[in-house]
Amino acid sequence: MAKRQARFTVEELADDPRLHDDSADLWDQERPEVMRSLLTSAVRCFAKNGYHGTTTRDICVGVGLSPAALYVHFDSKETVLFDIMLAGHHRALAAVQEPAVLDIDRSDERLGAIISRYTAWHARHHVAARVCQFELSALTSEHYAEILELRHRTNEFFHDAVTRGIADGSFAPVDVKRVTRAMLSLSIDLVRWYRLDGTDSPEQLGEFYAALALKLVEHPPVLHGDG
Amino acid sequence: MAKRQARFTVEELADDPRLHDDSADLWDQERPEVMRSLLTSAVRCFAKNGYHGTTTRDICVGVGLSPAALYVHFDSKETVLFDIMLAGHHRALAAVQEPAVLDIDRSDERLGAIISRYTAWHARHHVAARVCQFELSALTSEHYAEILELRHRTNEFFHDAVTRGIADGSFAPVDVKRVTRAMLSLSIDLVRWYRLDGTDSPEQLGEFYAALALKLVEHPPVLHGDG
DNA sequence: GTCTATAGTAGGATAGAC
DNA sequence: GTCTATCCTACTATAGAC
Repeated sequence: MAKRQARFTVEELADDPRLHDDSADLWDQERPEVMRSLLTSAVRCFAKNGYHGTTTRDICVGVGLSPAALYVHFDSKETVLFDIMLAGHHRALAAVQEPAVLDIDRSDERLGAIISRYTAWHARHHVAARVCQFELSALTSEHYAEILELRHRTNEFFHDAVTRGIADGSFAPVDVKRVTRAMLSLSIDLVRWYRLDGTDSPEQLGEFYAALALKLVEHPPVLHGDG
Repeated sequence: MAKRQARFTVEELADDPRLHDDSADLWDQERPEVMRSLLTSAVRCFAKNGYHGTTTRDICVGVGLSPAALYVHFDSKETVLFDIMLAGHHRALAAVQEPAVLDIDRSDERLGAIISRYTAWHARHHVAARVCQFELSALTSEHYAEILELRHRTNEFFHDAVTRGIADGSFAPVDVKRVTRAMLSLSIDLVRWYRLDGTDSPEQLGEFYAALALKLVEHPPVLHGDG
């Protein structure tokens, strides 16, 4: 009865459309290909069964290597997770701090761009993003602190975009902290259900959520006309 | 290096304010007290380290029992998780299908009540809810199917409430599926960050999110006045 | 840089005393 | 119904051949 119940074959993992995303493009191209495919395999395994529910064997078997192969390229299983976390969080941050976003003057367009990019990133990389969002507690405390720092920097973009819109009168005087959290929740929670083979492309969902987010900060309708 | 890094003492777990919630009130009062305290301990452990990151020893030590004590009350570790999942999902469903909600005629008040109750439930039981939301894949496929059924029934209340408001003209003709998912995301994602010792009580957060949700289905403002 | 083999340990579950 | 002791498997990580 001590047998793990949710064992799986390589094919099952690779065929599951819920585990299809673009995480393979996350890794530094200068790294050896084996290393990158191990990371991609690890992402799928961690997303499906969690860090503790995944064995180093699972990761290796996923790319057709022996159980020992992982330790040629990584110091430990935790290092693999940390590598994934670093890449994912750096890319998510990069998505919202591009010049194309920072150069936008209008507060509503700026917030909309941040939301749509952050959302689209999570959708396009939803498998890796699931690992990044849900496996933080498996990191060593040093690695955890490093990732938290990246998360704070990302969250600040949301917070600042809302604050700025309120200051210039574009947005209603909402509770910035609570509203920001709500917007982040929309963009993040999609990793639980999004599929690339669904009806919305990452960009379409991004646009949709940007529109929703703007409704949250819109000035309330004026009941007796404003014209 | 094979040593688990995130080991913890009983005191650390009990003292962590991020792990304080009202999950102890979830269990059927007719069950023996030991059983209930094992479930409460398991909730804390699963929430902190995940199902696979938790040992049966952790759960027992959390209530001062020997490693073997768990098997007097439960068939297996997975059964413990399933018990938690059943209780949590039943209670969350009960929160939205109370007569006090079903009797509401006005579509906006009805949707608001559903959102605020569902949100407040997740906030008040955020530790148990985290387990219910994030550990589904650790269930056997039979148990998983049973929980999925409860989740569908819950989601239908949201879907119906939005559909109904559109039909009677209370709401704008939004994309029901996408908007419903967004609302569920708001209520569910809070389990990642909510703390009972924060600034919002579960009910306050519920009211706030109900108001946000209604903004998502509001008729767009009429630019040239409607009076 | 990959393999096979294995060391060493942790963890699910059970046996049997009290 | 709780304990101590333990079975046995599975896991991380390493050793050493090719």
